[in-house]
Amino acid sequence: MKDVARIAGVAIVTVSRVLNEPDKVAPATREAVLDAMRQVGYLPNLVAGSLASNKSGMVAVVVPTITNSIFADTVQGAADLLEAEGISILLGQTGYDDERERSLIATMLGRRAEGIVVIGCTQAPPARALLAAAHVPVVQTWDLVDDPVDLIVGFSNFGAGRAVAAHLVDRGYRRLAFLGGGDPRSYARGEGFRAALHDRGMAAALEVDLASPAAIEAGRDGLARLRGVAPRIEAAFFSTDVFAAGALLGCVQAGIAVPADLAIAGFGDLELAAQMNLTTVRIRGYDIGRGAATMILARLAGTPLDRRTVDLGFELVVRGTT
Amino acid sequence: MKDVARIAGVAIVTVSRVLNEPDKVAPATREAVLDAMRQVGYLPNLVAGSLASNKSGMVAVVVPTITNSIFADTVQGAADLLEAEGISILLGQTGYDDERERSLIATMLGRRAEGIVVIGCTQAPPARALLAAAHVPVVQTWDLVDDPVDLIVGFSNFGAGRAVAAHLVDRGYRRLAFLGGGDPRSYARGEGFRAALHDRGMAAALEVDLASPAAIEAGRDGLARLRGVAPRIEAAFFSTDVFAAGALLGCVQAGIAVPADLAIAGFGDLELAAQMNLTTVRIRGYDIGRGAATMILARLAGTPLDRRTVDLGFELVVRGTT
DNA sequence: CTGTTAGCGCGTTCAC
DNA sequence: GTGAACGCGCTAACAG
Repeated sequence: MKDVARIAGVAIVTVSRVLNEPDKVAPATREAVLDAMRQVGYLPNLVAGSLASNKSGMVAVVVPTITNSIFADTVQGAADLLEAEGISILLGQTGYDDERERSLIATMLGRRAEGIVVIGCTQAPPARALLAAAHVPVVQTWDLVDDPVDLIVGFSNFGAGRAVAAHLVDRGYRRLAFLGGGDPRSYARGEGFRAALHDRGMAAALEVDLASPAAIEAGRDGLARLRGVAPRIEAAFFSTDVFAAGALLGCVQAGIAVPADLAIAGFGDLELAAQMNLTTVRIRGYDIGRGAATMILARLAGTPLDRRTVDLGFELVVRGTT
Repeated sequence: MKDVARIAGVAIVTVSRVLNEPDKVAPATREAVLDAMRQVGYLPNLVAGSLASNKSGMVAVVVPTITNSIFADTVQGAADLLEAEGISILLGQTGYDDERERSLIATMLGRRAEGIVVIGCTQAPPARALLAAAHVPVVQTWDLVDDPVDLIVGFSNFGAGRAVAAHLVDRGYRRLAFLGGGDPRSYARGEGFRAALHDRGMAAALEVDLASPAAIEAGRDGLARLRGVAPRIEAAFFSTDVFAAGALLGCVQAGIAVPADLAIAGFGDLELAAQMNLTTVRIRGYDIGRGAATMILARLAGTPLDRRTVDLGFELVVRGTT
C-alpha cells in the first residue's frame, strides 16, 4: 500500500480511501491510484484492515460434518447470502465431538468472526458458555428450544417424530419401532415418536440405536437386528433417509414386502427418498442457512429483528413405503 | 491481553508466550497468567496475531458447490488434516462462475490464506493469474494437466472416459453415447470417451449436453432426448452417477431393460451407484482433499516435496448395468 | 526465564 | 479533496 501511494504520488490514506470510499476521492487521483495498484499487483491486506476496523468480514459456520448432504444445504444457503455481501465463510466440522466443537467455536471467535451459525441447540456447557459470552450474533439451527443462546432458525424435531407416529397409526400400523440415535436431533425425533404413542395409550415402540454418521449399511443392519428381536414389527421409523434407504434395500433382498409386511418411514427427504418412493419428512436445509444468514446480516446492519426464533416447520411426505 | 498482563503482574509479551510457547515460561508464572485469563474471560485476538506474525492460520478451499457430495468429501479430507493443525478453513463456492471464482480467490488471498485448494486445473485466465502470483502454495485438484500453477492432486478425467469406452466396447456395445457437460472435467471425460472410439476406428458417439448442477431429473430427461433422436443406441455413459441414476430410473419406468436394451455407466461411485448396481468409475474425493492438505502442510513446514503432481488414479467399477 | 523496543498494514481521527 | 498522526492487539527481535 505504501508502494502504491508512492507510485501514485499520494498519501497512504488516499489509497485506503480509493478502496473503501471511492466517491470521496477526485476521479483523477482515483485513476492514478488504481493504475499504481495494477502496476504493483496490489492485493489489499484484509487482515490489517480487519484489525484496524475491528470487522473481520467473516462469519463462522460450524456443522457436524459437511459430508452429510443435509448440512451441506444449510452451509450453501448461508454462504450464498453472505458471500454476496463480501463476507467469507469460516467452516468448522465437529465430527459430533463436543470438545472439538468447543475448540472450533473458540478459534472462530478468536478470529473475530462477526457471526456464528451452529447446528443444533444443545451444545455442551463449555461450548454454550463461549457462545453466550460471544459479542456477536449466534444462530442455533435445526431444532427449536425455549432457551436459545441468541437466535434460532429451525423446526421441531420432536414434532416431526410425533407426526410420523400419527401417520403410521392412522394407517393402521400398531407394532412400531424407532431406529436412530447418535445426535440430539435424532433423539428428539424419537422422543416425539414415543410421546405420540404414549398419548394414544399404545404400547411403547421398540428402539434400536444406530450410530452416526449415517450410512446405508447401518440402516440395513439395524433392520436385521430389529427383525431378530421382533419379527412381527409392522412399521419402522428411521431417524434419517439414509438409514431408511438401507433398510428398504435390505427388504428387497430379503423378500420382505414394503409396506405390506413392513412399512418404512425416513427423515430428511433427500433425493434418494423420492427416488425410492420413501415416505419421509421434508425439511428445508437450504432455507435454514438462508434464514441464519439473514438474521446475522440484519444484526450487523443494526436492523432490529422482529423475532429471535424462526420456525421453518417440516412437511410429512407420504409416499409408497407406508 | 494488557489486562491479563496487569492482573498476572507480568509483561504483555509473557502472556503472548504462555499462548504460543508455554514451555519457555516458568510453570509458576504460567499458572498466574492462565488464572488471570480465566478471570477476564480472555479470548486471544487471532486477527492481531495474524498481522503481527504474518501467518493467518487459514487455508482457503474453493469448490464449485459444496452441495455436490463429491466435493464435500474433498473439503472434509482437507479439513480433517488442517483443523488438526489448528488451521481454519475458508470456504468459497463459485457456483461454476468464473468471475465469482476470481473474486473469491482474490478475497482469500487478501485475507492472507496460507494455502489455497481449488477444484479443477482450468481456471479462467484472470483467476489463474491471481493464483500464479500468490505467494502461497496452490493446489489444483480433480484433474491432471501438464502446466499446473503449482501443485496438483488429481486423476485423469480423460483417462477415465477412455476406460469406460474401452469397457463398453469390450462388452460388445457398438452404438454409444456420452451425456454430460457443464464443467471442464466432465468435458474431459467426454474427450477421453471420444478418443477411445476414434482410436478403434469406431463411429463417433452421440452426445447430449446436460446442464450442471447435476440433478436426477436431468439424467432422465437426457435419456429421453437421446432415445428420441437415436432409439437404437446400445450404451450410454453419463458424466456423473447422478445423471446415470436418473436415467436408470427412467428406464425402469419406461420398461427399458438394462443392460439388455441399453447399458448405462456413470461416474463418481456415489453411494447410490452401489445401491442401484450401477457400473461407474470410482475416484477418491476424500483422499484428494487429504493429499492437498498434506502438500500445503509440507510447504508450510518447509519440507521439500518429492513431486508436484500426485495422480490418485481412478478405478472402473463394473456392476450390473453394463 | 523475563522485559523492552519496534513494528505488522491498515482505518480513524483530526487538521489543512 | 487531501494528508499527518496515532492506534488496533499482538509478535519478533533483541537485551538483561
